[in-house]
Amino acid sequence: MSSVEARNRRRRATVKDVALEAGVSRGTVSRVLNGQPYVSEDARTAIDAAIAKVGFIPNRAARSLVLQRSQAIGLIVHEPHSLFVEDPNIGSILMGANAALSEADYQMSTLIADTPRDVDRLARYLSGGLIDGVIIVSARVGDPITEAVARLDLPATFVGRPRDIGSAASVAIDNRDSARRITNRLLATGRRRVGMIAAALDRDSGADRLAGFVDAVGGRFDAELVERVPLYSYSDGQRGMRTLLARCPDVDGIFASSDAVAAGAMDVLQSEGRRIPDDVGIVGFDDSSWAMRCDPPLSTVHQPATELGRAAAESVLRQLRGVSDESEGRQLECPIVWRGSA
Amino acid sequence: MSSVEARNRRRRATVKDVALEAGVSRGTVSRVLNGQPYVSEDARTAIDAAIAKVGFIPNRAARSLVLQRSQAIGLIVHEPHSLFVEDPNIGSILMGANAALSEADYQMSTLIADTPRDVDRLARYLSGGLIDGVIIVSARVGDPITEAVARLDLPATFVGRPRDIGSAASVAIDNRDSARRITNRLLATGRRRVGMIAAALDRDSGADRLAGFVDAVGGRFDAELVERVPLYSYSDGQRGMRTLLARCPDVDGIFASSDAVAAGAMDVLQSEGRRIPDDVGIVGFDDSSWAMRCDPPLSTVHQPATELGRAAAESVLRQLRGVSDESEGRQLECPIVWRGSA
DNA sequence: CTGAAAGCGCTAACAG
DNA sequence: CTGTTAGCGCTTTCAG
Repeated sequence: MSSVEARNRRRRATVKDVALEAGVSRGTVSRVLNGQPYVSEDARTAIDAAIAKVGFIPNRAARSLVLQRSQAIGLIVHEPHSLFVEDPNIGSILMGANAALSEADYQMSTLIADTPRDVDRLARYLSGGLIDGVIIVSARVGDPITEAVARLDLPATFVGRPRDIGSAASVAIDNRDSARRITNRLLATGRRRVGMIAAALDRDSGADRLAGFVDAVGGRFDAELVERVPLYSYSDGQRGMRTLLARCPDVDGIFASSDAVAAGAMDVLQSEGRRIPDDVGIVGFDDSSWAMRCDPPLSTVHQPATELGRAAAESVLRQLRGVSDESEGRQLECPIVWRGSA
Repeated sequence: MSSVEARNRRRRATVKDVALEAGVSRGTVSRVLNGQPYVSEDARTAIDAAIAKVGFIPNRAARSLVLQRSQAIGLIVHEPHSLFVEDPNIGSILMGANAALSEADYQMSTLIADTPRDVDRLARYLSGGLIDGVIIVSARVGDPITEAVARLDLPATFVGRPRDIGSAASVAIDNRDSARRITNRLLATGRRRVGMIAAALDRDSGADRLAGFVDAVGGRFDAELVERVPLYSYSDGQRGMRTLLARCPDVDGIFASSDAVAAGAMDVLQSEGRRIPDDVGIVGFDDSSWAMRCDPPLSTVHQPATELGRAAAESVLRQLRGVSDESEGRQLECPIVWRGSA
């Protein structure tokens, strides 16, 4: 039966049906629908009853068409499979953005760009008037999505700040400064041979974290002590640590590009018999669920992921209201969380 | 400048503009837009040129309105904050569904229902004609979203199968059978006192996993050996294990409701000096990233999350095409992955 | 092969 | 306070 019903779904009631039923005009129905003043009590009650009786539900496509807005904001996540599933921050960014949009009565629609085909379809979708603005998470430099959004000149705010977004609004963290601060903190514990496992150098975040590390070690910099790995992942952390340890057995401090990397590194260090933090101090980046699961718990940089999402949402909303958006290039604070690993 | 531009965005070109520019009628423009036959070569080239010249982008709201479909599918995740961020399966379900929908040229729009307010807005949004069908992840019994979808009679497929969805389509795993199988495997290693840390009993998945465990132990069932905890989380795994260990120090096998729970339990067991798998064998459920991070790696039930997403997407698509949906109540296989923890 | 015209469902002036 | 009237941008008969 379900399939038959699905075929010929009964025609939905429209404002016209409601008007007929209530014995008023469509205009009046529209007025009560939009909570406008100047509607008699009688008309209002008649219409409310009619709405309930015919089971009227407004059609948003029609509404968007005439109003030229949809009361929906897209949140675009441009990530290949794996990262989306693994990145602990994305979920928090989503929740933060959703909370802010929800308060403003906007529907958030998360759109995933996984394959090139997705990117194309997405570009078409965005142009459709079904979405009033977008939040873009993890765009890369030269991203086709960025271009599409610019072309459509759709109100947009980036989470993170790729170099090529011009004067577009963004909210981000200062990866370089945060990396510098936590490295300094690690150095302050008296370590002499501090290395780094530097992941994701093809992204701004990865490159900036390395730059911050270099800033901090300053004159003591030794290229031997930096091991580069492709991803912010546990297994790359293991791999990187093994290589680094083989090359520099005297290393006594590690700054890992992310908590997952740190966790991998820590497991390798411990299985090689190094005590943490006694023999080697280690710090990470993200303050994700990995951090608390480490033993000892990881000292790390806290990323305010929920706040990033919320701030990005507020920024798009501001653009929608036509307020000049002060948050262009806004940066959020990243407190250092000092635990037992260094 | 960006804010000024954002205010008076230039009016977008419409079919009318294209028609004028190409010197044809709107009807003809529409025909080439939809790749219909019976358009002269001349008209076609003129129109293509005009489209490029005026920068025409079709308005999907208008299109949806007349076509009564939007070529978009909603994927609804109904979870309070924390779980969305933590549940490793959700990300994979998303990717699987997105892949299938993308192939069929549908846009997937992920909608989060976090607060009651979200649920309301969502119900309105769904009714709007902006979405042709929905995939619903992690609905609970008595879920208002379920009711809204039923009322709208929107093509829908559930991932998981709450008791109250009637004859609606769903794709799920057999939690009970899988739990039974892995418990049996654990029992087959010769354990005499096998307990369970049973999480999330308010959900079908949690209750079914416990039922499967009970099936497997059969006559040897001892209520003392079952510890109930609220969430599928690492910390509840720790808490549950501590309590269980205090009550039954002779326990020599553990079935944990999820990998995260197992990880927590394992850490407690080891810090209490129990060797795994020598003293205690432990198995989990999910085959998530937790499993490989355990030491020794966790034996567990593999959840085919990506396939669940894909199958759900295909099911909605089938309903949209009006094909009777054979997948109503479909179940996917969960292979057991045996590693070193038992 | 193509133009004209009607209409999807809704809102927003504009007269009453 | 309310009805009438025009569209929003697109597709789709129906005549040519």
